[in-house]
Amino acid sequence: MADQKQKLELVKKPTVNDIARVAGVSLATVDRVLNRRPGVRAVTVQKVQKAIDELGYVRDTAAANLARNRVYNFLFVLPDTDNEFVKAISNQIAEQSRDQFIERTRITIKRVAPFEPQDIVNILDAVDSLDVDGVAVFGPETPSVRDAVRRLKDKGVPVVALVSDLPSSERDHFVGIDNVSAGRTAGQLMGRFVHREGKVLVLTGSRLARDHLERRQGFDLVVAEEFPHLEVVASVEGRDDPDLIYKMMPEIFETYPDLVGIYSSAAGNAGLIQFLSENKLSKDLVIIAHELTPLSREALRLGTFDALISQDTGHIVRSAVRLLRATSDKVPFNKAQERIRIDIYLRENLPP
Amino acid sequence: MADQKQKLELVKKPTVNDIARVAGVSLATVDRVLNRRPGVRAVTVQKVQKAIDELGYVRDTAAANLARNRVYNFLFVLPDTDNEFVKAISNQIAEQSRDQFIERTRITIKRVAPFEPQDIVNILDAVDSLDVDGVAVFGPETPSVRDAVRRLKDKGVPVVALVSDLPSSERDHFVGIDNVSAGRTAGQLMGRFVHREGKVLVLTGSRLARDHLERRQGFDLVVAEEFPHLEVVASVEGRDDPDLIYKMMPEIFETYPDLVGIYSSAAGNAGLIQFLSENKLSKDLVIIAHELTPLSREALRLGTFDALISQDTGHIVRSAVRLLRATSDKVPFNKAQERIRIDIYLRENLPP
DNA sequence: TTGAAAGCGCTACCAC
DNA sequence: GTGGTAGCGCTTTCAA
Repeated sequence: MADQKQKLELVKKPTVNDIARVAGVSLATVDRVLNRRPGVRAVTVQKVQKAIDELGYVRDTAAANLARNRVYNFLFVLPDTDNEFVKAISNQIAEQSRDQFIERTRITIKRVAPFEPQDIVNILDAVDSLDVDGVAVFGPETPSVRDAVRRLKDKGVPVVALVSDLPSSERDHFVGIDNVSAGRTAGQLMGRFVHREGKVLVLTGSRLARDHLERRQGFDLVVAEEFPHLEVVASVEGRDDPDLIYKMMPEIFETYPDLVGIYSSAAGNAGLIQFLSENKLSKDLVIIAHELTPLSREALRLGTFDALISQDTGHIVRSAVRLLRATSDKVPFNKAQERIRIDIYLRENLPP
Repeated sequence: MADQKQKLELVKKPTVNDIARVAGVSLATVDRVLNRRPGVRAVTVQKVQKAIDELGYVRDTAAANLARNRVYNFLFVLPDTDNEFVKAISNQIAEQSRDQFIERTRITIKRVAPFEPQDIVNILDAVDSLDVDGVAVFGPETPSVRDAVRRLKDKGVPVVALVSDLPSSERDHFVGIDNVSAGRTAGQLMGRFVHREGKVLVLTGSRLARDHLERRQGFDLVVAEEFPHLEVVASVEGRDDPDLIYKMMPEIFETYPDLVGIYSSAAGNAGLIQFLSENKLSKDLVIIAHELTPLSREALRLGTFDALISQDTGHIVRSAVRLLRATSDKVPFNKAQERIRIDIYLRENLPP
């Protein structure tokens, strides 16, 4: 025990004072070098840098943030829909705002009309880089949005894409799942769960939403490659609208009376669930949907849904905040921790 | 923008100085009240408490830790096996040690002979509450271990159970999955994936390991309830030993030539994989195993395994550290964030 | 039972 | 170019 204690105490990390002492300069100079501020002779920089390296110095961010009284102001831009998934995301933001507040982080949410790129553009363009330290955007990848993100980045504001990627915009990070893989996963489950031969329907959201397109693509690939007993029919666009979906269902079942599976790849599950609850359909009809929400959870529990592909909204929001903070501070982050998993839920592994 | 900025600045959290001013006492007294230290008159405590409540004060832990120069010393007790899962856990600990070091947390690992409760007991009893601020234990739930954990707790040392729960020991938290549900999940997948009638084998680890027992139990329940086409035969104890498992396999297939599924519920997958690679077996044989590791990942990719039930080792270790820290500081934690999910992996949703 | 003051690691302002 | 010093929010002697 004694030696353990000693060992633990020996392991003390060097501070700015240690650097100053070793390099034979003042604290102020050390600080200038650490923060790459101008006004230090190259020779001095060398000396200090040498001390830093020798001592293996790592900055204590907590102390630094305390000293500068740093506060992170982040802005989240979300579609103004009442769908459960978006609601879950905004609930998470609201909830975590409280905790983040203690950690010097202030979060503001702005809502935009769904599928209205111009709204997003207006908000992004109005961001003042002086009072916003980072922006998280959940929106479609249109050319105008892409350009607005670029302009934001040019102003020096870190940007992350939420849920649906904006790869062409040079956003700093994408926080969400790989949607092609998510679609593939749904395809694999569908192929495994459906034992009969027949047709499978894909219910999608919007052609504008990159995530929806990618899911469809992944799903089709796997079913075509691996499950010849299934035929994926032309997909139906539900615009994430429960009422619309509810109204479309009867016609769909008229057109395809031999449907053996439905992949609900977007939002609007409420309409699907309502239709199913009102119509006696084959018990063998396999339904795979997206996102764990109160409604889908209940459908899974009752056996209306057979599986859910999901992404943890709590994780997404925490990850977005951590990434914005890391980008803003120009410090590294833990890649594994920030990877959003493609969750599969069956009735058996639902969280309590 | 101006008003936004103003709003943001108005939202300044109160500090100890504010409390002192409002309560009309000194900083030292505020601190005494905040930390429930003795030597303050009841009236004064009231005054200070009133100010705290009025202002809605929340302590800045970072500043507090800085002032106290607090360092958390945590001990992880792990079985000394070379199985991939345990290796993944210790790799995670090693990796995160570096990051945690910066955050004033020092982690020590102690290894004990696997399935040797006495080893664990010795280590736990040797813990000095003066230089250890928390212990995470990955071990079997025997009476002796339970009692040792109790003694540790009596010494005031926070304890969390890792991976396999120790519910009877009054450990502060359990960090791991619900293993009954994990078994149920495996059962559901097995029932869905196997289309033929036949026998299913459960490969288990040790009778001492609570997690293994629970998985078996959950698996049996679901198969019995929902999948009459399957019969679960007496389970085989592989002691997490790849060689032993490898040697047992031929006899198993002699006894049950009509096996349609194997649920490998414990460690030692290497032996199973080796056997399968050397023997041409029915392509339809469904195999579900536990834990995503390099080996199981490859088996899944090749189609040797059909699904994996897993738990994120990175998350487990981070969670253990956060919980030990929260327990040690007697502060609340985010329950949702600490829930370890039962991950299901198919070939399609493997992380890159 | 209370308070003044120093200091944790770091930053920022003002002098020189 | 460089250094001294005050101060971020909190804790901890030491005195009174």
